Amino acid sequence: MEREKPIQDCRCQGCNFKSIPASILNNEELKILCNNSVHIEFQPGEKIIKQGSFTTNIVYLTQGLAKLHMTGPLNKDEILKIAKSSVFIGVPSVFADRIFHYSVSALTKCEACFIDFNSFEQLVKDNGTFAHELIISLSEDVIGHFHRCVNKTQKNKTGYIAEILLDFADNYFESNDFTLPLSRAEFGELIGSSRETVIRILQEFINDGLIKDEGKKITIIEKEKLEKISER
Amino acid sequence: MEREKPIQDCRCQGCNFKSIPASILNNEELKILCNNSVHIEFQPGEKIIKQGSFTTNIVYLTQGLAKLHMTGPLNKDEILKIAKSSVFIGVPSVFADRIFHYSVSALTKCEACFIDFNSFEQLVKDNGTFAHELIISLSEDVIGHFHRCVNKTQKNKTGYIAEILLDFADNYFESNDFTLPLSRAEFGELIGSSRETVIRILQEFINDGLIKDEGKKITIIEKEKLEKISER
DNA sequence: AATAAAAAGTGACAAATGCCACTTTTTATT
DNA sequence: AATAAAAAGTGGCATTTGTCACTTTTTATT
Repeated sequence: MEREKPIQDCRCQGCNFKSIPASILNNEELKILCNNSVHIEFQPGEKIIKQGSFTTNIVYLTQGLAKLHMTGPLNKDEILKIAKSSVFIGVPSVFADRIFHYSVSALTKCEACFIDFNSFEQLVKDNGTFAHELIISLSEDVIGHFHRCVNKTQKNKTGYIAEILLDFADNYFESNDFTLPLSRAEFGELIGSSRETVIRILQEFINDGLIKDEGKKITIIEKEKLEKISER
Repeated sequence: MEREKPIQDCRCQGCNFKSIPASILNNEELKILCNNSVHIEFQPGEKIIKQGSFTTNIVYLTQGLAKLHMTGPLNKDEILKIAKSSVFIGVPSVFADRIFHYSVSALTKCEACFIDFNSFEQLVKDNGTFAHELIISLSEDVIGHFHRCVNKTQKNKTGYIAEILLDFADNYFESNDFTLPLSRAEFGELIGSSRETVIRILQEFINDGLIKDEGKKITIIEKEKLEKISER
């Protein structure tokens, strides 16, 4: 499998990227990013960012779903978050010490833009409003992580799995009908438990008629009941 | 118990606060912060920040230890982090949506500086280097939180309690001899388990001669063994 | 110093979950 | 289409941990 396949050197101006913090950049500033970035395509399963690697790039996910995952004390993988385009991935690592503290892997077909960090950093320093937007975006990340962390430890596994299914439906696919982008083992890594536990709980949901599951296609049938379950 | 006791209206220039991101502010900029901030003292147990409250302040902890804690789904409290002066607390909440998403309570005697958010925000926009430093500090927070989250879910309770004891010794008190600033119940909220589990595991450590515990005074005796334990 | 209140500690038991070993099904490769 | 490899599913058992109900100790208050 080839790792890098540049698509086009510059398409920032028409890019989704323009939406969030970068929306406040003027054309000249955008051009700076353009001239210092590369757009790359990834197949499902491919690694976009490798934990432990040194970096000089800010990565922006323009297309697809990816998992942020970290190898913990004694080699168990844990999924920290599912990222959906269009977002920055790995920003904290780059600003903290230029070493990626977690990996990012494509769950679906993905496209990502690798932006030279020096150019990006200069923009932060020169354009306070841009920096301000970046701070807001980082802040929302932190709050999100805190909530996820509390839910993960306080809810029982059944409740947390229900929550994640609803999260996929409402926030990632905007449909009660979607293709689960995770294997059972990965699902386990996301909720912090074993593959077997995930299988058993999903089976329960299927038996109780709360969801349907054909292959990887999930359909949420009894949404209200699932919401009830997700609250404990 | 009185809640607010202003100490002095302006002492930013001699304040620890000057150290981190604010160290790059010039005197005039510091004065802006000065003129728009209040310094307040807190007794152990007092709430510095209340979850759910609306805010127009950035809070900087100048003295003491405090816990960041969040009430989760169905009213169980969870400690997200122990903050040690000198640090900002609650920055992400203010930038995200002006609503505190977690509480902060004093564990020891604390002092905190409440800085008017508008003045602070203006500084961020005007001084790119200041914004840059703030981004770095937020980034380190995120990375730290990820590591904590992974350790918490992957280690067993015994290992995680060992890790926290070592963390107190190495990073908070810089001594193998310290006064635990948490009740057993709070310790449970920190590791995501029950009071009883904490008591039993600490008892084990005492019986095995790894630590000594007189009242609230903890002494780490067998540090190497504790480190071994903390790795699983 | 006496009393009340809070925190710490204990034992028994049940429930949740991890781990192991194995089978079946699905997917990918030749 | 055949074969290999990966993922999903299953059952049993051991372990961890939470919950409950209670006692003892420590701390705070009058």
